[in-house]
Amino acid sequence: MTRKATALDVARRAGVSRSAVSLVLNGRGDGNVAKDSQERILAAAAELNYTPNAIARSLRDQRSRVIGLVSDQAVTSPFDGEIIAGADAVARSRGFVTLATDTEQDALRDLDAVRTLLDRQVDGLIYVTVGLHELHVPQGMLAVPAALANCYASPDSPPGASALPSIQPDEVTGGHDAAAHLIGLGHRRIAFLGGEYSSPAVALREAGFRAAMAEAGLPVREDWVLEAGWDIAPGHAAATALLSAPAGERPTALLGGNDRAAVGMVLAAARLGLDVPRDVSVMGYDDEQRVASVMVPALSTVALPLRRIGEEAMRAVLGALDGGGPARGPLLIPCELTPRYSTGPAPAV
Amino acid sequence: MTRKATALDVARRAGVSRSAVSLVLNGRGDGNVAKDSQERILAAAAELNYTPNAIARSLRDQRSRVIGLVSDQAVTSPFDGEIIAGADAVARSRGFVTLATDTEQDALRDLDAVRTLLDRQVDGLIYVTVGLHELHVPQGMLAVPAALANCYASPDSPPGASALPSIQPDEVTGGHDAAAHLIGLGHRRIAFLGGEYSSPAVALREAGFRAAMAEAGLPVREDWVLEAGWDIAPGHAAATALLSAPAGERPTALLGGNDRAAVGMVLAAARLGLDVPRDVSVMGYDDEQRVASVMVPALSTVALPLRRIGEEAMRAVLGALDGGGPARGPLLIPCELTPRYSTGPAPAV
DNA sequence: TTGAAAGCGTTACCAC
DNA sequence: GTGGTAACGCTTTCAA
Repeated sequence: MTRKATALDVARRAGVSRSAVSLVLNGRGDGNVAKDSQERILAAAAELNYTPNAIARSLRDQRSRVIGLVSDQAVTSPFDGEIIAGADAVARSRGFVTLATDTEQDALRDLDAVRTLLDRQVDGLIYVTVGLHELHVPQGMLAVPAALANCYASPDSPPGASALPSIQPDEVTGGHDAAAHLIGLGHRRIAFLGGEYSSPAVALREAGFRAAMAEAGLPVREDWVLEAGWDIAPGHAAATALLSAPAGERPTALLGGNDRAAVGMVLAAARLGLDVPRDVSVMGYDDEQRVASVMVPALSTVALPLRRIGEEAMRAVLGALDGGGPARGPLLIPCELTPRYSTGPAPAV
Repeated sequence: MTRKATALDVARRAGVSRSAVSLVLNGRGDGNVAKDSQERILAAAAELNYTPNAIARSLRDQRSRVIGLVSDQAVTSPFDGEIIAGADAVARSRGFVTLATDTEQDALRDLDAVRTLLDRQVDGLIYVTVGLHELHVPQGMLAVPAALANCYASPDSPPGASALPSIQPDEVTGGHDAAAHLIGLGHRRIAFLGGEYSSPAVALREAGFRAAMAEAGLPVREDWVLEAGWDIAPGHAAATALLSAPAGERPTALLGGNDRAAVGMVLAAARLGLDVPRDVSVMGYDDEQRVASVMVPALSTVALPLRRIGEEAMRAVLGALDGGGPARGPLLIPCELTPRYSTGPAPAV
C-alpha cells in the first residue's frame, strides 16, 4: 500500500524531465527525446511499475473516458445485465470505462443518479431499462452525448430528448417471426398469450402476430388473444384454461409473453397430460439466460437482442464523442427466432 | 451542453473569492464567511446550478470516493447482480460510487481489470464471484483496502491475501437447515442431489445434510447422495432415475443443488405422475430471483444471502478506509430457510 | 472576515 | 533534443 509512483518519480530515476516521460509513455518520443533517454525512461517506468493517474489525466484533458450508465434495475435483473455487458464491452475496447448506477426501480432517483454521474464528469450517458419502456428523460441527460437503451423519450421529456438515439428491439418483427414459425409447422389454431399490455412490447408483438396470421390467411380468434402475465404462475393458469378444451377446440400452439410464462404453460400442459410439443407447441419470448435453453423440453423462443442494444447504444454515444454528428432517433435491432424443442408440427386433429 | 459552472464562476457572481465559495458549500461558512456573503454564494451557486467537479476534488483530496468491483460474471448472472446491488447501496449511502468491471469469465482479465481500477484511483476493491469459489487473488488487490465477496483466497495467492476479509454464505448451516426442514416434516428417505462438487459449496451443504441426518438418527443412503448438476435438464434426469422406483423404495424428499435443478425435479415428478408435494417433496437452493418464488408450486428453498454478502463486503472495505483496522479473514452469513409449497408432510408409505 | 497561493499528477506549449 | 511552466478545478493554509 505504498504510494503509487508518479511521472516525477520516473523522471528522477531516469534523470530526465516529466515532459520527456509523458512524451515517451504516450508514444511520441521519437523525434523528441533521445534514444537512450527513451530507454532509461521505459526502464524506470517498468521498475517503478508506473502507470499514469487517470484522475489527473481526466482533469487535465477535460474528459474522463467514463460513460455513465443509469439503469432502473440493472443488477437484480438478468436483462439489464446483458445490455450493460454489451455496452461495457464496446466501451472497454475503446479505452472507456462504464460507471453504472441503479435506481432500483425508484424513478425519482434517476435525477440524482444523473447528477452524480455528471459531477464525476462522465463523457456520455446511457439510460438502460429492463423492459421496453417509455421514459421521462431526466434533464441532465442532455448535457452530454447520450443514448437510450431499450426505452424511448416520453412526450413530456425535456425538449431535445426526442432526438436522442434510442435503441430498441424490433418487437413487431419478433412477434411476426414467432407466429410465422408456428404457421410454418402447420399450426392454424394459435393463441397469443401476451404478458401485460402495460408494456408497449406486447401490443407490438401482437401486431406482428396479427400480420403473420393475415399473411397466411388465417383468422385470429379474439378470445385467444389475452394477457397472461410475465410469470410462471399466471402463464400456468392461462394455459390451463385454454388447454382444458377438447382436442379439436383448443389451440395447438401457444405464444407466450416471455419465457417464464411459457414455462408455466409447459407445466400446465404436462398437468393436463398433454405432451409438448406433440400435442401442443409452446413458444417463449426473450431467450432468457438460464431459463429457455435449459428447460425440458428446451424452449423455442425469440431472442431479445439485449447485448446488441447495449453495444449500439454505446457506439452511438462514442460516435457522437468522436465528433461524428450524433446519431438521432430510434434504431430497431432485429430479434432472432430461436427454435428449440417445445415447438413441433401441428397435431393431425 | 454549455460548459459546467466552476467555483470561480460562482465566486465572481457572488463577488467573493473561491475560498469563500468552497467554505460555504462545504458547510464551514459560519465563523469564516459573513452572513450576507454566504447568502450571495448560495444564491449564485443555485442560479448557476453549480456542483463541484468530483474529479478535481478527487485529485486534490487524494481519494476518489470510488470503490472498484471486479466480478467474474457480474452482469449476465442474477447472482453477482444481487451482491453488487448490496455493495452499491451501502457505498451510495456513504457518498461512494462503485465502478464495476466484468471479466466475463476470463480469469486472466482480472489482472487487467484491477490495474484499470487502480489507475482510476479507486479507494478500495471488492472481488465478486458467482458461485462460492476459491480465488487466486490478483496482486494489485492488496494495494488498497479490499474484500472478497463469495470467494476466498487460494493458497497460491500473494502473501497477505489470506488476511483479506472474505464474506461467504454459511453453506453448512444452509444444508443442515434444508435437511432439518424435511426431517421435521416426517421425511426419513431423503436424497441429496447436489450440484457439482467442483463447487466447494456442494461438499459444505452435504456436510450440513449429514449432520442433520445424524442428529435425527437417520441413516444416509449413499447411493442417494449424488451430483445432479445445476440445470433443469440434469435435475430432471437425476430425479427421473430416483423416482422411477416403486413407492416404498424411492426417496420421499429430494434436496436439489439449486433452484433450477429443483425445477427439473418437479418436472420429472409430474412426468412420472407424482404430485409435488403430496407424493414427493422437493427443495431447491439459492432462492433464485424470478425462479423459485414464481414456480408452480412455489419452491421451498434456502435463500443465499447475496445482498448481505455485498453489503458486508462493502462495509469491511469502507470500515478499513475509515481507519478502523481492516476486518480480517472469513465472515459467514447465514442462509435463510424459505419454505414454500414444494415441500410437505412425508407420505404415509 | 477575506483573499492569495500552493499543490494534487498530468500533458502541451515554448523557450532554450 | 530538452526541460521548465502553465493549466485543469478543487480545498486548505496562511497572511492581510
